[in-house]
Amino acid sequence: MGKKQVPSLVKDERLISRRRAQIVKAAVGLFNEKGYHKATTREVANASGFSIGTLYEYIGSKEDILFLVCDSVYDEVVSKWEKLLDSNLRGLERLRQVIESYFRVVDDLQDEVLVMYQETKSLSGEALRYVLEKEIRIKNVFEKELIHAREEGFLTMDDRQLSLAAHHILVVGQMWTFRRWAVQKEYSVDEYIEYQLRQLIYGFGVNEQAPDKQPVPQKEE
Amino acid sequence: MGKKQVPSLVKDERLISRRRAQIVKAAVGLFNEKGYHKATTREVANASGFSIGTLYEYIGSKEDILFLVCDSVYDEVVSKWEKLLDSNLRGLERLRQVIESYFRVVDDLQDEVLVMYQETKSLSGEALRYVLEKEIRIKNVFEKELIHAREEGFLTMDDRQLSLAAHHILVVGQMWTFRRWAVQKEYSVDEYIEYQLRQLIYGFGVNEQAPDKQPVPQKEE
DNA sequence: GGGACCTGAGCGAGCGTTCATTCGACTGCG
DNA sequence: CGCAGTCGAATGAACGCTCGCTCAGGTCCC
Repeated sequence: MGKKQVPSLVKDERLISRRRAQIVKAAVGLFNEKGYHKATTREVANASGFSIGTLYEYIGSKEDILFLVCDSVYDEVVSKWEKLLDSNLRGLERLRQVIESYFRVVDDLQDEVLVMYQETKSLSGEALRYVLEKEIRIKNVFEKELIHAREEGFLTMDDRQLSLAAHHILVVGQMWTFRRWAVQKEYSVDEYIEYQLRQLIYGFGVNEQAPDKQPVPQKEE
Repeated sequence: MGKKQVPSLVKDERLISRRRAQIVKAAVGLFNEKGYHKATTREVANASGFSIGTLYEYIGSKEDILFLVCDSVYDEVVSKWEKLLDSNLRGLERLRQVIESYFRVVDDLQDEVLVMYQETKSLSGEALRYVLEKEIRIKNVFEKELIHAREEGFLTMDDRQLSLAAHHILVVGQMWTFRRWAVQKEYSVDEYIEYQLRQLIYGFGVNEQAPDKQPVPQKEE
């Protein structure tokens, strides 16, 4: 409505974002359970403790809810992540910690990450671009760290490989949430993280020649 | 009706599966473009060259279409895959070829794989279980191959790691299609495959000590 | 009484699904 | 060959329902 009179604006803003947080929280649960399309606005309203009418005081459309969710998830991921990162580790240890922390945050915010990951594609045009932009920012963190490690002499990748590696880390994290009913039933977070770190850094741990074929000069174990 | 006279039955079956193939083909395109939920049955009918009425001669419900798609995709993946695999390579080379072939098939059937991967969760109960069952079968192929490579002495993983590795390969392949607007814009299939094979087998290619630093007596962690 | 906040019945567009009807091909009889 | 009869594939208007969204009217507190 056009009734923008100045005085109440500040209070409004605060209330609005508090309410929106409520809505986001409720929506995450519902979207997780039934998916964005099958969850109805009435259900979201109910779950956040409002009537539909009230819900629409704070959002413009159903898609707005999804956008709010996606938007807040990234911020939450990044802020939680940064809290785990203050150390002044260097080199490989640092890289390891950056990746592990990321995995742990994703695990912690599973529901949110999953919704965002699965439903991003339902956003349209500008909102989609905005959310993807945030994803790229996370990829860039890894890229920066990898470049760092390379400069310190731990890695030998070229730029293309490095960019792919950064993307790869990002996605491997998200994958933990994606098929979780299949994956998380079988493996624990710790096991998964341990495996992925090993996998990322050392690969399968291959013996180039099968040891029973010829005795290979083995390095330090 | 009770008018089951034998002659026309066979003809029916054939017609039905031909029509269904038509429907699946059209549906894959549409579901890719707009997603399962936003695509309407009328659109599917149009795209496959039928009226809605006719569409419903060959399917029972909208979900049936999705099920048909998912069902046929797995079969197609496996059959195309097997065609690339007849060689009698051994050891690491064999493992490499199995993985590369899988990636190539997934790339080839992008649209189908993507739909299946994204929309599987919209299937309900029995249909869902049926489709996941097929996915597990693919994972098992990798598991078998890894066990093979281990028996030949190329790998040293324990069973848990091996199971995770099999799952990991499966997912890395699917990832190629999943965020393709982001990934495939930047990297070619060949580049991606080459990177992933390297990554899987050798990891980042780490120098444990930075060469410019003094060699620190490193222990096992 | 008046403003801020909330309510939920109601609207209408859009959807999946149905079914009375059409239509072309085929069969068999004269 | 011509005509009547039968079949079943194809059609699309219509139906019933769901869901996103609105708005006229509450409630409550200052």
